[in-house]
Amino acid sequence: MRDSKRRRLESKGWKLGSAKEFLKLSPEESAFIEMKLELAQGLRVRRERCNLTQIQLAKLVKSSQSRVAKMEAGDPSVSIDLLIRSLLALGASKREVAKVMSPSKRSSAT
Amino acid sequence: MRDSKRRRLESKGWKLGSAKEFLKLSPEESAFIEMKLELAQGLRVRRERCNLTQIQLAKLVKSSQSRVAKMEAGDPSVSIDLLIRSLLALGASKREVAKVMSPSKRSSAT
DNA sequence: TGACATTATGTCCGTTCTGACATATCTTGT
DNA sequence: ACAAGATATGTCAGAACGGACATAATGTCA
Repeated sequence: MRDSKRRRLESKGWKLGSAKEFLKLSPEESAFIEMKLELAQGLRVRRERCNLTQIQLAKLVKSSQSRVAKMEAGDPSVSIDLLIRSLLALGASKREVAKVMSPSKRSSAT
Repeated sequence: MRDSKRRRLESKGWKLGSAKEFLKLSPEESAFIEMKLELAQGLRVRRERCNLTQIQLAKLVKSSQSRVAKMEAGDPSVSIDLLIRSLLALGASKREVAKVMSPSKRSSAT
């Protein structure tokens, strides 16, 4: 269900892989958006792995639950800066952040 | 106003990886700043490698020469978003951007 | 079902970022 | 030294972003 929900979200406000043929995005634009969505997803994974609620994470990064929700949804109103800051606040290293941004096809558990 | 003075200090005697000692930054904060500075430096390297002037790059990314200068200087007024966009506009791939953000220890040679 | 926790969505308003411009400071070639 | 090109610095209006709040979905459990 997570997936079906995400599809809805993606098709709604933003575009990613599947939708990128419809809207003519330049390679840079789609790369940028893909990075953002991967960071968003990585943030959610990491938060859940830490057993934190969005509210707890919001407190941790001095933000609000609604913004955390938007971060994880890859909302256009959130910047990569904020996503990176949040990942770092969750304890990710530079290298881990980099890996999240540009995942190798078969990266797996730690 | 602001910490432009502080940035002045940092960038003057800048050696990668030494911002943290000047001011008391949390690990996340310094990681974030290091990433930014590495992206900044990577942008300059890539631009010069392409034999472009700041003006030409500015046109390419639809910005201005002064902003490009600030990007490459790691000015606090530039976001990581903009740095990443610019690198992508220069033809960098997601993986290359990630690599620039989190370089493996390798002396910069020829 | 109802009560409760968690997450999603929408909006507002202050803050930060950005492009543009002006201007200053190098660089380089003559 | 001068000129011309390139880069740096400062400023500002407008755009984008961020936190906070309200509220609506969604999920969970007894």
